[in-house]
Amino acid sequence: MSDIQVVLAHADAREERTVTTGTKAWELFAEDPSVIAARVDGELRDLAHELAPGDVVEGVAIDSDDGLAILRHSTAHVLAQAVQELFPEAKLGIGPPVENGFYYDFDVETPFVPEDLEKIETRMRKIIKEGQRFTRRAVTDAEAINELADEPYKIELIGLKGSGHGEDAAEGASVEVGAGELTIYDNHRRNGELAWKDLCRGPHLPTTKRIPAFKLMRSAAAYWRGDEKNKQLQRIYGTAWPSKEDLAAYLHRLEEAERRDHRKLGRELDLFSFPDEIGSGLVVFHPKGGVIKRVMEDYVRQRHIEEGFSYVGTPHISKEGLFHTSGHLPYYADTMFPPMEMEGSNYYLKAMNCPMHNLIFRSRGRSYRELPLRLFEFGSVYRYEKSGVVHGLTRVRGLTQDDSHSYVTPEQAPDEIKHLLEFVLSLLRDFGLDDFYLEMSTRDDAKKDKFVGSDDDWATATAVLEGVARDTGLELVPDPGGAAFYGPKISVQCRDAIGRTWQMSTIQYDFNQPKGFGLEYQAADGSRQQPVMIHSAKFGSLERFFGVLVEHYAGAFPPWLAPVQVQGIPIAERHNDYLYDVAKRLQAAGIRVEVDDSDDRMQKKIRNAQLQKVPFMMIAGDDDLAAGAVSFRYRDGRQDNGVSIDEAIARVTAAVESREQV
RNA sequence: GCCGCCUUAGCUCAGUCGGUAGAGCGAUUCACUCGUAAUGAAUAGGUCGUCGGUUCGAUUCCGACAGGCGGCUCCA
Repeated sequence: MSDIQVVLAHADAREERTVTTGTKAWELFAEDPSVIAARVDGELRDLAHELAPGDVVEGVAIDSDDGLAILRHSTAHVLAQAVQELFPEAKLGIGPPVENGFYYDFDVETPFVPEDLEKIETRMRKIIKEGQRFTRRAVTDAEAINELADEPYKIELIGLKGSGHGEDAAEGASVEVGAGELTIYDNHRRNGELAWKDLCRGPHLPTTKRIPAFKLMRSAAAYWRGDEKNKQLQRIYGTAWPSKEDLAAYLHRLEEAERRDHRKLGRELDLFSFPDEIGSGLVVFHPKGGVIKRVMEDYVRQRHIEEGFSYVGTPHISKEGLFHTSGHLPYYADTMFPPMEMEGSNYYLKAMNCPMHNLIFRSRGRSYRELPLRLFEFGSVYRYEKSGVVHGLTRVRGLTQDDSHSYVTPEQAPDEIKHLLEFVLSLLRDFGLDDFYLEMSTRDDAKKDKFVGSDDDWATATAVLEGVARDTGLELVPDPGGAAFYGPKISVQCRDAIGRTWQMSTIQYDFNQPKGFGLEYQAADGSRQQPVMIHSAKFGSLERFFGVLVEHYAGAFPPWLAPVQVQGIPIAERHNDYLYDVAKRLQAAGIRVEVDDSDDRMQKKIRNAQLQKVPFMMIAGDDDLAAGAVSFRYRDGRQDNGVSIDEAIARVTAAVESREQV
């Protein structure tokens, strides 16, 4: 037996190894149980992969990104195997790893119920315990089609790959067929018996025993290949982790997210509700939520004015002609509420503000000296969101956009966009969000009918936006095909306190509507020119941003936003008047303060204030009265006793003014 | 819009294998006046989401609709 040379690569070092011909990758990592796959010359391989001379080999640890994906993908296979053992008629769709887990799609007669998931999970544990070996086997297309004759969806994927459309097959389908040769993975029991097989690109864990911790989460329907024209398959979602502790930590994170759910907190903190009587997706803000909304609006309006915007106002409905002129109706009629007929005209609830701002621009002749002309308002718009997508405050049918339109000369556009981008980022920071990245949404050149305007205009607009986005130095993620029909956009994505991302601000470059509306200004040389308009929503929708803030702060708002900033708590009834005097002074300083003069014991009052997440509890008893002082208790249980009244007021007002969290 | 699940008091939830319902919190009243997360007692509160069907009888079984939840698709 001859020797071959390979290179064993570590994160920080490379070492030459001499091994015998026929050595498998796992032999290099036999002493490291965390390695579950290998990267050979850059390609992920099974540990059973046979090394060739000159191979550069790197171990893939189960807790690395690649390792986790392999773990989850292998768990998806075990899921599919368990399902087919329990439901032999189930046909396989695809089963890729996804963030934090995996799913597998099945075509079954009856949808899965929770009890089915329990049975499936039990069967999966059995398969894992058996330590079945994943064995890779290359096959030709013809062989695969023959072997998988009973799996119509797999055959469809093979056909798509063969016809060169493998990439469009479906998101996640690449894990099944990938590019190049087809492979089937056989699952062998310890006695060599074939337990199951599936078309799969791999790589996989060496054996099912290497799945340390998993859990099936839920089942739901999903369209085959992600197209609503196709049949719905039953999808089972699961999660898998390198250790029981990791799984527990993940489940804990989910609980944390649930605890922060703005729909739950909105009810508990009496912020808002969605009365059935009004209709799905239509929110009413209660007094406490109203305070937060008003403070947000006041602040945002003030900042816009400081940045050179003019506050305007427009109606909620309009005759249909306006939305024809803007170009919206042909593209978005089915996402607008149906029209109401009146005096021979069709009136639509407005779904966007720009057409009305355009009319303000056009209301008289404009000079280049007026540009950039920036119009801004809190515009109420209504969109007919499909019944299945309405979701709390993040997806509603009636919303308020903090919407602005800047009318500029083409030369001014880059600076204006830069100005807007800096402005929105500073606004978001003021609200406590400081972890962002940008998304660049461009036209899908293959679907030009979804977009209006010339290739040149699109190219110019895209280049301008992209240049400004790059200059920010923020991470820039491409989003091909995500543009509005009238122009490309930059969106600001925010990560909240527990790492979830939300699309917030959008900035769009629009050369189409100025054309449609015949907007023009008179240039210095006396000629008439067409402006470019830049659309920008800073929070996207106030409602959604409200929901994001509730979740970001878990309801514990910083004092400047808190509905009740100071809760006065008397130790006994005889201290009420004293606290009312202090409250009066706080009120005079613009502070939102309440005194709890109920019959509850003070311990109960503290509990109530705590549950309401009030930032400052201001307590007063005999000792405080004697000293002309009050005592603070904060949300984290911290106490600060015997603070003089002047000092206390100064402390609260300072915290509010600085918009800091306490 | 599609698939599945859900809807009982203001909230969170029991319960009825078909004979019109309970708890805790909350609310109201009374007593208590208390130093850092729940004082005690009493009272009120529900055509069991809506409409239809089956039945002697429906909150319970069936259907439609509305609303919600989880996904899919969509998101100017």
